[in-house]
Amino acid sequence: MHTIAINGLTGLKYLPQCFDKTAQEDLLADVREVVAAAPLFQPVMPNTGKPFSVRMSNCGPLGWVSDINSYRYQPNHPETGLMWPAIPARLLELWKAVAPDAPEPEACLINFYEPTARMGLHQDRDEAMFEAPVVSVSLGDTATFRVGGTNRKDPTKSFRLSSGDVVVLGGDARLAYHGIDRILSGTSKLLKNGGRINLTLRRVTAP
DNA sequence: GAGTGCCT
DNA sequence: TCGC
Repeated sequence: MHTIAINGLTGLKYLPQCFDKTAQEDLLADVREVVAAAPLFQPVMPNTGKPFSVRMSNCGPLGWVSDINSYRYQPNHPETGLMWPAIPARLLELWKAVAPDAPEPEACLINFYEPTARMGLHQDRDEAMFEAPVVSVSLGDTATFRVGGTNRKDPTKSFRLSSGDVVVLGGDARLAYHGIDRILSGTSKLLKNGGRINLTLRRVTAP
């Protein structure tokens, strides 16, 4: 586990190849099961209705959604109305390993990136408590990840996240701006049709 | 009031 | 929460 040195942050952790090939395949099977029950949907931006380039789903008691009205967490899928499936056990184990002092995660956002998908620089700040970290797992094609500081104008650095890598935004880095500049298509064979899956675990409410 | 989009 |  490395601390990523940027803007003096000490809580930005990078765990390269936290999941080996077999574990990545197991995780992928978990994700497929979740998405079978809670299909990927195309979120849109509040107010403008502009679509995101990623498609999303969730598992856990709460899921992050965005529609014409707002960004928010809710217990059910926006299209099927069903509750989100449970967070797979191996993701809960990851959380216990990297965030032993934090309460259980309530949300696992699944972002699916086509090769052309992007995610602009943003903060994860729709949660009601920031004491718990945000834990992110990459699967599939390598992505160029950009991370800055707590202020939008802070300098940023970019580095690559490949399949099986884990990033933790905790402590002073919990509200660090971050985003995905681009997907490096064809860099992984994990997903038959290419693309990248990002799993983001979060605690949403105070325990 | 828009917003993790914006432009290559 | 804030470049718009």
